Amino acid sequence: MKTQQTAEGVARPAGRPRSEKAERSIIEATLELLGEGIGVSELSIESIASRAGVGKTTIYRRWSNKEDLVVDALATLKPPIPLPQGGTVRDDLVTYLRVIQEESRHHRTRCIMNIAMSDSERHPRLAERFRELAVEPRRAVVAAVLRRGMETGELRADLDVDMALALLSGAVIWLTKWSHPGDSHADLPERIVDEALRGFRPRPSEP
Amino acid sequence: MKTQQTAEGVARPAGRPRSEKAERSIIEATLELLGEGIGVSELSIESIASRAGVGKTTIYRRWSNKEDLVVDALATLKPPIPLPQGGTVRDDLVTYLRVIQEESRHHRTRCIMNIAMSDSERHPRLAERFRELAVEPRRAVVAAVLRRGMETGELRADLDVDMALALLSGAVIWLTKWSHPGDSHADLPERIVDEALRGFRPRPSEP
DNA sequence: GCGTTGCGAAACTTGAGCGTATCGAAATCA
DNA sequence: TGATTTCGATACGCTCAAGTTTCGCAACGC
Repeated sequence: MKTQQTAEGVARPAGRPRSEKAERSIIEATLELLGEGIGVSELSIESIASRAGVGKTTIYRRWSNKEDLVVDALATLKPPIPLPQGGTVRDDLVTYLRVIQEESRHHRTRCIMNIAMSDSERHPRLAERFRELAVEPRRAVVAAVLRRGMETGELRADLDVDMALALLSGAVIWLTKWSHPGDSHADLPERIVDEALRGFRPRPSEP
Repeated sequence: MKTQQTAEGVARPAGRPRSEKAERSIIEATLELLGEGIGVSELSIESIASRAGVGKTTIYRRWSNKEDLVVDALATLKPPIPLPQGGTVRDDLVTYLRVIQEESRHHRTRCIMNIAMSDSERHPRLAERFRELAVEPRRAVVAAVLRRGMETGELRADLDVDMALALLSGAVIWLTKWSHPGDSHADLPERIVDEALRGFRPRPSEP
């Protein structure tokens, strides 16, 4: 493969350049299909090509296997909406759980759960990638809110941040996954946060 | 198909009776494969037959499709170990979370998460069956413990049981799924329960 | 214009799994 | 013993998707 020299001095292959548009629509189609509940193992190159309006050749030219493609697709997932750090810890937590809850309804981010939960054992690379991109950033934001609360005295100074995170995040996932279809979830974030902040034991002042 | 009359008067088909052993090993093979992380859609009758040491005919003679077979396989999952209702609520909860945590390491019960989480949208029948068999019984046990605590005064009388359940169960799932591989989880149940019971806010007596 | 490379479409081979059929052997009852 | 049914094994035709190749056209630099 001969290369050509651009004005900027960047080496560049001869011939027709690869279409960025095709590349984007391949990624997009992959995320769409995953978002519709298709698992990684059932995801077929043909379906991606057809959905993207692209030849299979165009895909194989860029990615040698399906997993590489999915990794790149996951890499385009956007970081979470930053939290408005204005109010009380309680309000910030509610706001954030609400964002997570809302995201879990959205097609695009629904692939989170599908891939993360079911394919984590067969595709450890994907799971790890996903952790980095989707789980950790959110963890970090909530952890920051909790630590702020510990400093201001709104939360216990000896709070176990890891456990607190697990309680909050786990509850949202659990409820959105397992509650009965008809149930309303409008006030879930408030209820979760309030129970978590308050604790299960009675206070001395409420015998 | 002619039938024969047994001594008990129960109608019974002529010819060689179906082998219960074959039936058991088919179910067993199905659960094994699911427990290894194979999704329902990738689960093939051929692989089940091969694993069970059985002809495909023997499977098709009993189940007309894959989903029916999986439903029957799920039906053999054992109900949860009953909780030793002896100690304090705190201890009972720790014991129970420990059981769940231990189960989630076990091959057999690991298919719980895989099927439940990933196939719930494409196979609603399975998801519902699974809810009945695996989720609800456990929910019920923990709910009973919580309610006992509310009566004895060990827990708040106005505790939101649904949220409490979600916080506890969600945390266990979350942690076993998403914590780093190397982490030790030996004391997770205690930490989860203690944080949940105590709550995140400082008590009046601990400013 | 020419060489090179990418493009989408289609044809192709290969392999997996489906559901059915057939086989000889085994189990059961009359 | 004979009738009946199941057993495991194997073969068959079918569909679907994988991954490769070919084709004619398009886009780029020279």
